[in-house]
Order: sequence, then C-alpha cells, then structure tokens
Amino acid sequence: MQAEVKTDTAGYLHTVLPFAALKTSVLSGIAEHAQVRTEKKGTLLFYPDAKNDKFYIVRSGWVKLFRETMGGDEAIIDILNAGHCFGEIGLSGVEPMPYGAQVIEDACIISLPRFLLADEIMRNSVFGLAVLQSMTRQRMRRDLEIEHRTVQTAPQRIGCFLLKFCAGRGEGEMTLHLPYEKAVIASRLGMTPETFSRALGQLKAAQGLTVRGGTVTIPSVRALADFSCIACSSSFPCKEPETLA
Amino acid sequence: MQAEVKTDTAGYLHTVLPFAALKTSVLSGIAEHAQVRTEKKGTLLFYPDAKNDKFYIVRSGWVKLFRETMGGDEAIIDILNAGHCFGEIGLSGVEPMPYGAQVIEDACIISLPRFLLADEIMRNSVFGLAVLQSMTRQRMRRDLEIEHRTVQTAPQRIGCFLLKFCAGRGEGEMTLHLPYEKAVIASRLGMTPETFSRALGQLKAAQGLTVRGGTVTIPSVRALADFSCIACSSSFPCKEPETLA
DNA sequence: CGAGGCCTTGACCCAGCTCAAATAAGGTGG
DNA sequence: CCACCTTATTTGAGCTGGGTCAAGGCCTCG
Repeated sequence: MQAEVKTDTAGYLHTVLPFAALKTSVLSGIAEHAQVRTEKKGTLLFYPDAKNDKFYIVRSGWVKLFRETMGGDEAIIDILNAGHCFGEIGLSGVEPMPYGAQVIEDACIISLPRFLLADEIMRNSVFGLAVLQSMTRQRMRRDLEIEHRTVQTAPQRIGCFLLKFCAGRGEGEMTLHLPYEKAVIASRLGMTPETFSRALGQLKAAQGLTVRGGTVTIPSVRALADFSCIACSSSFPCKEPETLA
Repeated sequence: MQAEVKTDTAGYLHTVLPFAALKTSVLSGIAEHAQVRTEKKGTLLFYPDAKNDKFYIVRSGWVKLFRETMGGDEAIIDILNAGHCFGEIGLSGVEPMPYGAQVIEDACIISLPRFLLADEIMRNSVFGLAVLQSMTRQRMRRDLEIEHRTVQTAPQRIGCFLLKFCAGRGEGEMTLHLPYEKAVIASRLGMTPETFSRALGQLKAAQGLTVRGGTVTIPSVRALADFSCIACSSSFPCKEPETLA
C-alpha cells in the first residue's frame, strides 16, 4: 500500500516540470523519501521566515504563498495549484524561507527533503537546468504581476484573472467556477474584497458577465480579452495559463 | 591592448556572482568571446520582445529593464547597476526576451553569447547552481517589490529606496546622490514624477531630509528606517542593498 | 432553525493621478 | 561668461480609483 503510493508519487512527479527531466529510476529513488499529505483548507504549511528544509509540490488543491509586514498587513505573493512547486528558493541556500505557505482549498501536498534535490542538481546538470527553468518561470510570473499591478485597473485585473482559466478553450461564451474564495482572489490581485466585489460588478455591467455564487459566465471571452489585455504587454491568450483542477 | 581588456574582463567577471564559481581558465575562455561596450545614457540595448541571444553584465552605470503595454504605458521591471546581470531568462529557452533594456546612465556593458553559458552549465553543475542562485536572487527582488507596491505608501517606498544606499554605512546622518533621474526613480517605484516630487516633499517635512538637486541628506537613517520599514516584512537593513557606483 | 462565515452595499475619505503651467538645471554656440 | 534652448522638476487644481468602516444580506452546515 505504502509502496503503491510511492510509485504513484513517482509517476506523478514525472509530469511535473523540473522532474520530467529525471530518469525513472532516479525519480523512484527520490519518491522513496517523499512525504504525501492531504491537508484541509486553512492549514498553515509553514510560517513566514520559518526554518525549512523541504521542497514542495502541489498535487491538487490550492496553496497561497504570503508575507506579513511588521505592521500586520499581508501580501499574497503567489497562489499555486496542481503541478506547481514551491520552496525552490531554499535550493540557493536562502534561509529561512522568506514567505509562508497556507492551504486555501483542500490540497494534496508532496514534500521532499531539499538536499535530495540539491544532490541531484550537482550530479545531473540536465536536472539543474530544469530547475533553473522552473525558477525562471516563477520569475516571469512575478514580472508580469508587477506589470499588471502597475498598469491595470481593478476590473481589468479581474478580467485577466478569469481569462487565465479560459486560455485555449475557445473565445465565445464560457462558464467557470472561481477556484477559491473571492476574498483570496481579491488579495491575490492586490485589492480589497470590497473593491473586488464592486469591480466584478463593473465587469457585469460592461461585459455582461453573470455571477451566481462562485460561478461566472462570460458571454464573450474575446470581448473580455479586448477589455482587459489592452493594459498589458502580452496579448490574449496571456502567456501564463492557470488551470482549474 | 585588446588582450589586456579581455584579461581585465575576466578579472571583473570573477567578482560577479554567477561567475565567481568558475575556474580562472574557464573564465578566460568565456571572456575571449565577451563584447565590452561603453554606452551613453539613452541607448536602447534591445527592444521588448526582440530576439536576443546574449547574456549581459553591467560593469558600471545603470540599465533599466522595462515592458510596454499595448496601451502604450511602460512598466519598469527593474533597474540594475554594476555587478548585476540580465538576460538569464533566455537561458531557460525563453524566446524572445519578455522585456527591453535601456541604458539610463552612461554604462559599460559586457555581453556574452548565451550558448557559452548554457554549455558551461551543462558541463559544470557548480556553475549551474550559481546561475540558479542568481535567478533566485532576481526572483526574491520581485517578491519584495510586489510586497512593497502592495503595502507601502509613496513616501515609504521612497524612504526604502534611499535606505538601500545606506545599508551598512551607519544609522545617523548620511548624504547621498540620487543615482539617476528622479522621473526614472519614480517610475521604478511605480509612481508618477509628480507624486514622487510631492512624496519627497512629505519626507522632507516628516524626516527633515534636505534635497538639493540630486543630493539628499538624511538626518537620521534610523528614523527613516522606522518610518519606512514598518510596512515591510523585512526590517532595516533591507535584505537587498543597492550600491552607488 | 440558528450561528458564523462569506459577500455585497452604502457613505465617505484620501492617496495618487491627470492636466496645465511655472521654475530650475544643464548644455551649447557665440 | 552670457543668452538661449531643451530637458528636468516642482507646483497648483481638481478628479477619481480604490481604501476604510460599518451595516446588511445570504449561504452553509451543524
């Protein structure tokens, strides 16, 4: 049973970006040491600035990475779902981790001792390159994020957020379900829940969206893209699709 | 003469982070292919989204990385000076470069064909790790930037910006010279030149700063830190010092 | 059915933006 | 060294997007 889980983990890791580059045998060896946990919404995986020697992969659910200011404010750095990793920062010897991680929708989290990866990087430069790519992608997410927060209005940011879930699925009508609480989306987009609510209202008026609970119907993905992506350097579909589990 | 320049370049590279890990012989080989250019303020090194196969190191002066939205706005992603690199993103096969680079204060720029580095990464995993570290640092800069833009007010952001040049040089009075145009600093901090000017005014009133042209005197670095760093997760001295050339 | 956790709304405020104009600061040719 | 441009920077006035505080509404789950 235990063995089965581990094989399964190895198989899953093989589909995750930095690990795809590893030979099956090596991957199994790593999966040996993997810890797989199912966590409920709300669980704090680790505090900001806590000592931490693990590398994490989200298998399902959603996790937020955040920082807390001395004044008590929180800034959400990123929100990750299946297939995304975090903790890579520690691979460069950064200690402690400069952010905290919290499960925001029931999640399955795989964690690995970081030194395993560090060793493998030293042994296998192809893997090192893969990790570098992963880090590069993270960085580009940040660059885009900075741009968005600089030049987009609140309704545009929300539009862009919704569009990430539409990429590659047609340009006409589309219905989707918000992946996590609106308040968290708001914070993720750098605005308050109130502003989120009102901005969504504007989107309803301007774009004819329908919102019922967490279910949103977009009458025209194309039109929403025209509205949102004007204030962005990359045109729709945005370079960075996010998938609903 | 030419040879001399190259030796010199190799020697300089040795002080730059990802290259410090390389053996002198390897470094000389790489420096062979380096191109060293002195560029005037205003020179565009490359456009956003231009094809580009180089890796750059700033030897002196200042360079800004920026993006342009379809609506014509510009977002400054980062501003770099001596010892900083850019173009690493391309090492992960990202093509074209998602930003542009412009010299904003007369600069000396070293550039290398990217494949040289890619080859060296494959050959030498210690170097790969060093590049990974460099990328990690870039990413952390971004994370911090997102936090700053989320939770700091304009005067606090300016304060934080000034403090980067004070790190490790005492906590009392300090005089420094702004490294580049105020309008650029403003944009770097995600605000308009007008707001920058006014916010600096507030800092004068609240902190007793003196500003004459580009020269700023801070009566108490400590007090400024107390004022600025409340709204930040890292306390003074901020993790990310920036040095005046 | 009731309690608590989301989410939305209303009223009001304010930091930062825009537009427009007045001043400084450099740099140039004479 | 001066007059003249050109490019920064500052200032003023007015506007507004988004924040804050506080009061409901609404859904979910025990």
